[in-house]
Parts: sequence; C-alpha cells; structure tokens
Amino acid sequence: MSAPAVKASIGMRELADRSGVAPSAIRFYDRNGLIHAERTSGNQRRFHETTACVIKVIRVAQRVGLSVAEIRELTDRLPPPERIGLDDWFRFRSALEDEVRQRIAALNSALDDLTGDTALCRVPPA
Amino acid sequence: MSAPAVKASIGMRELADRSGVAPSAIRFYDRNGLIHAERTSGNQRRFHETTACVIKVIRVAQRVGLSVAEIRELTDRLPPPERIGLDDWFRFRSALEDEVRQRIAALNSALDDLTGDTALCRVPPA
DNA sequence: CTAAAACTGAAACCTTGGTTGAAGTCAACT
DNA sequence: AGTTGACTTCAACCAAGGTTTCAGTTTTAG
Repeated sequence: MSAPAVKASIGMRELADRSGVAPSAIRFYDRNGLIHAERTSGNQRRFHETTACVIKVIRVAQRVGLSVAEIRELTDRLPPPERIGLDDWFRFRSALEDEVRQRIAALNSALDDLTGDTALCRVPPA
Repeated sequence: MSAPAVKASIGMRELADRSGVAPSAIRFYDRNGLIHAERTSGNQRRFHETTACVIKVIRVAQRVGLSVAEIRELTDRLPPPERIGLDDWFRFRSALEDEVRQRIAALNSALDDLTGDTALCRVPPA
C-alpha cells in the first residue's frame, strides 16, 4: 500500500494538452477557483493529473447550461486533487445530474403548458 | 367550427407581461428571428398570443444550454404562430429533448471516464 | 382633439467566458 | 552560462445575450 504520493507536477502546457483546453481558459478557471494549482518557488503553476479530469467535467457541465459560478459550487465540495477518490466523483456526478434533472423538469413543464389538457397556451381558442 | 381566426393583435407590453420577459429581450428575439411579429401601419409590432408560449420555451431552452442560434434552428421549423397546432409543439418538444439527451450523454460519458473500469483519469496510479 | 401610455430604432453600456498580445521571468538542456 | 521554450501578469479586445437611455412616433382613452 505504499502509494507513490503523486505530487502535483504537471505544467501548463501539458495540462492544456491533456484536458484539451487552452492555457488562457485554464488560468481563467484558476482565477475563478474552479481548479486547484500549486506554485513553484518561481511562481509557476503546477497541477495534479486529476485536474485534467476536473477540467473535462467542467466543460461538459458548461454544455449542460451551468455557469462558472454554479460549477464552482460543485467543485468547492471536492477535496484537493491528490485526495480525490472514486466516491468523490460519484458524488460530483450525482450533484450535476440532479441539477440537470431539475432543468429538464422545467423544460418539460414548460412544454406541458403547451400540450397538456390544462394548457395555458392552447392554440385553438376553444 | 367558425373559429374567430384569432388575429395577431397583442402588443409589446402585454406580450412582455404574459411571457415574463422584458421588451428589450423580445425585440432581441425578433431581430434574431426566434419569434414572428407582424406590424401595424405605424410600424409597431403585433404578436399572436401563441408567441408568449414560444418565448417561455425559448427561456427554458436557454437554461438547458442551447444558444440563440441553436434555438432558432428549432423555431424555424414551426409554422407561423396562428397556424401552430398541438402536433407542432410535440415535434418541437422531442427535438429539444433529443438535443438535451445528447448533452446528458456527453456528461455521462465524461463522468464515466472518471469512474469506469477503463478510466483514463484513474485517481490512484494503480 | 389632446394628453398619456405604449412603441420605435439607434447607440451606448453591462456581464460572462474567454482570447490575444506585450513585456518580463523561470526552467531545462547543452 | 546561455538560449530556448514554457510560464507569469496585465490590459486590451471579442462575441453572446441582453439592458438602458434617448429622441422621436403611434395608439388609445377621455
């Protein structure tokens, strides 16, 4: 059980390559507290590999309609990258899914206004 | 069966009230072709009541992550407001739902990268 | 007929989520 | 030690999706 401790040691370029996201965006996420970065003595960022995954999930969450602020509320509940475990991802996933489910429910109820029997938006004026 | 023909005759203020969306946004939607408006001889917009519903659905579609351009692709396939029928709404609904389903699939597969057996993003380095 | 309320387009401004240089610093290899 | 590439912050800029304000027009109610 002597895990190698896995120091945070990947650089900007490599994180960009692994995550498929431009450095400018990664700095933006860091500035806005979506991801965690350590710094070298010379002030350069060093990331944990896990952070590439966090970024991928961030992008998808954005596609599903969450703002950066909303995503931060979720990532804030993750432990520091080197301590993220499978169960953290599962919790993260279900929080995200809950959010999406609520939006779909809103979508459906908006559509039900149009198609249901009690329709507020009935097309033929009766 | 002598339906009163239901002319397009609600004004800006009333549409704003019925849809819950500010006039500035409604003009924006009109400019961008998301909704249909007729004009009086004095150049003022006159909307069909159905348009309030279209706007509600637009708002929800945005919440679910669609851009105005993407929404326009859907609304472009609706007939003019006075001819919108139940089956149009059903088609609209399923097009929207398909889109959302695809995004959720992307979400889940991004999360599967993290939690699955074949994980690319495994946390313990094995 | 007239006053008030509603409406118009144009232009300026705002927030989000970034990108694009500029100018200087750090890290890595030889 | 030097140079090359990766990195830093900062400020300017961009696109989307609007809001605000303005000056002028139309509609509606009395």
